[in-house]
Amino acid sequence: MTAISDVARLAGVSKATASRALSGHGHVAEQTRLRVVRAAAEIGYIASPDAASLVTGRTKNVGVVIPFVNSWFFGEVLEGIERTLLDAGYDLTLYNLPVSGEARARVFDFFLARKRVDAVIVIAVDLAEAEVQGLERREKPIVCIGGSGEASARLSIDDRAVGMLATEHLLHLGHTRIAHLGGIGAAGDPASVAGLRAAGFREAVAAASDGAAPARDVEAIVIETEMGMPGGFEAGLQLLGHPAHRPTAVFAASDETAFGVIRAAERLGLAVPGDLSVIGVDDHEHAALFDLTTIAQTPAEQGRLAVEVALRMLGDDAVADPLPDSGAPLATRLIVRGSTARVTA
Amino acid sequence: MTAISDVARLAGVSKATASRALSGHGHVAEQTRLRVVRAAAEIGYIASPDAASLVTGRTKNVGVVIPFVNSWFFGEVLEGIERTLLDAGYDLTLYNLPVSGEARARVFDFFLARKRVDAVIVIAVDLAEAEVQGLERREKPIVCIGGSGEASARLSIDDRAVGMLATEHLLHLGHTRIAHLGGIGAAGDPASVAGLRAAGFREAVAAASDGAAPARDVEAIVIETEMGMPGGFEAGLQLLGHPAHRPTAVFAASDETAFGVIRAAERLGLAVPGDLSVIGVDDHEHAALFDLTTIAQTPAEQGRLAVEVALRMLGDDAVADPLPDSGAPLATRLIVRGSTARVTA
DNA sequence: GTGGTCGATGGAACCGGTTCCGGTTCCGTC
DNA sequence: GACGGAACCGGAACCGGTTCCATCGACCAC
Repeated sequence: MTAISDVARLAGVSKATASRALSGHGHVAEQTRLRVVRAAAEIGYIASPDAASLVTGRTKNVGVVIPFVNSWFFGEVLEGIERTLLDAGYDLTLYNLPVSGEARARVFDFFLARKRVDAVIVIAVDLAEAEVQGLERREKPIVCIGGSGEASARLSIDDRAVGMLATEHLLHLGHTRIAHLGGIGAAGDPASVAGLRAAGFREAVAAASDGAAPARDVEAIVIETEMGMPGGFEAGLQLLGHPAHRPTAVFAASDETAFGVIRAAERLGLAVPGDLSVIGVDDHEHAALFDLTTIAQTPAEQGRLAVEVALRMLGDDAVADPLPDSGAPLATRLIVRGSTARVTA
Repeated sequence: MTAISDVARLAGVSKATASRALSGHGHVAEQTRLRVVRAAAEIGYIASPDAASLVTGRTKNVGVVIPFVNSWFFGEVLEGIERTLLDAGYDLTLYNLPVSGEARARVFDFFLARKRVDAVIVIAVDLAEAEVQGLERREKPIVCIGGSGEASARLSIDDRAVGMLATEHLLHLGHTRIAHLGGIGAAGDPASVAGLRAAGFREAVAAASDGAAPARDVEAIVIETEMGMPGGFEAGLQLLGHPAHRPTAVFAASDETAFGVIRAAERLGLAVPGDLSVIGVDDHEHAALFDLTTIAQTPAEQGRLAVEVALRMLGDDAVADPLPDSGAPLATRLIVRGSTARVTA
């Protein structure tokens, strides 16, 4: 309703000067700057971002592509991204990406292709080459958290190391019959998160069997299951149902899966950790409640970091100098709680 | 990079005709329309939404204000909104609103005040009068899901009825010592969701005590607790810790709280539903897993509906005709599972 | 005193669409 | 065959900012 020309008129300057005064670009005498600012405040002037982005080509808006929001990990990442963008004065446009199909194509070919976002943050999505190229042709930085594909930048934990760390913890406790409940792709796709964690699991087991000190025979089994509590519960019932060859420890690829396993064990009358040790990954909000040993990662922090990397690529001044060591994998650490214990002979 | 003038030149028409052909407004001969469309496809033309919204005043973008994303209910609502907006060709700009403070003011005064969104969907937020007026002055429709304040439209379940329904279920089963674990505000603020559910609880209890048929003495207690599993767990331990006056049934104001109570009961060696009946609200994704009796509501559906109402207020053609009966409260229903049973004498 | 630099400012072009206004052309009707 | 109206299309204005370029004065160095 009120345009910058109104402000200019009221302040008795030209549009050009008003623009400079309000945006801070170029030289304006302090005195006239004040006049302009006061005039703007007086008539409640608010700049139109559309007009600005039309000419500058910058939208102050970042697209976030995420496969689902309703899971603890993704929710945390999203919150971390949101907070950081808001602080930097950016908008966040959300694209809840269907795994595949026509809707997915629409997101990339239509929504992201337009000039509405300056950069794209992609979470746990395996990007196709065409999808990446479409964005690169328009010179939009892509920052990925997890997932795969040729992005401009990628933040990732070392999932293979996570698998090894969790497994070694169980091995150290003397377990020799261990099951790994991995996500879809644990058995097959070695590039996926699930595959990497499973690989770490197998590697640790192999090292223990061949291995240095007291080489032992370790029975290891990998089961693919839907991540999340129901998946863990179902898998747990199956896995623990037959007393004959029941494992003494389970490494679940996510805490939510681990919760499901714990419930399944309880349902079957098994004590945790007396009869079964369970370790997860994430350090979920409820991990303490389930007294769950886990490999912690910090999704909200990952979101924050992704934003900083993206803004830096855009050359935005708002972000502080210290570059995060962008090549290195993100930190994870073992948190020992009460769900794992030394195996009872 | 490629503008509509390029398309026009290639197709041998004016900018005006090219615009009409591509947007579908106004009359264009089918033959020339095809020429334009083909030309556009040939050079990979994609319209700039900024330029369009600058002149039309419409952004095809809806702002969503939500207090947190990382909870099942809110995640579901958000997914429902996202899907529906995407289908209608709208973008979704997310504002994760801090409950109060300077950041909240920024969202309303800066982010939402600009011309970036056509409408605002607000979830479970109590809007201040000034916040509403700021948006109304700019003629932006506000659609609320839950929460309070003078919005243009509001979708809500009948929380008082929910409280009564849940409580009556427990009363019918013969329980006479019942605790209600409500959210913050259950005791105080009667306009809040927590307050309304608590009011329904009290009302049902009162009706049973005075009431018609076999008037009974019912002991009822209301406890305020943080919603969510940890809150329910803590409250459960406290509530159930003293065998002396332990309730035989708990009405938890959310399923997540109920999960916490169930875990607390199990921790204390109490059987559900043998020693304790538990009922929740939401029909959470995991309710079946916990075999939880609950009052179901459908957050994703509520999100979808909110979008339809908003688009209709914007006069968007994309939405189908049948008006949802917007005054009426949204549907809820009792789902009986195994966590509630007749009280054992 | 002269030339040069820098700060302050205004005029005007421009970003990329949409839409008003007016002019042709075409068709149906009397 | 004349006429009215609708379809079709182009020119130009416009949305609301940003920024290039030119102008002007002040100040400094020589």
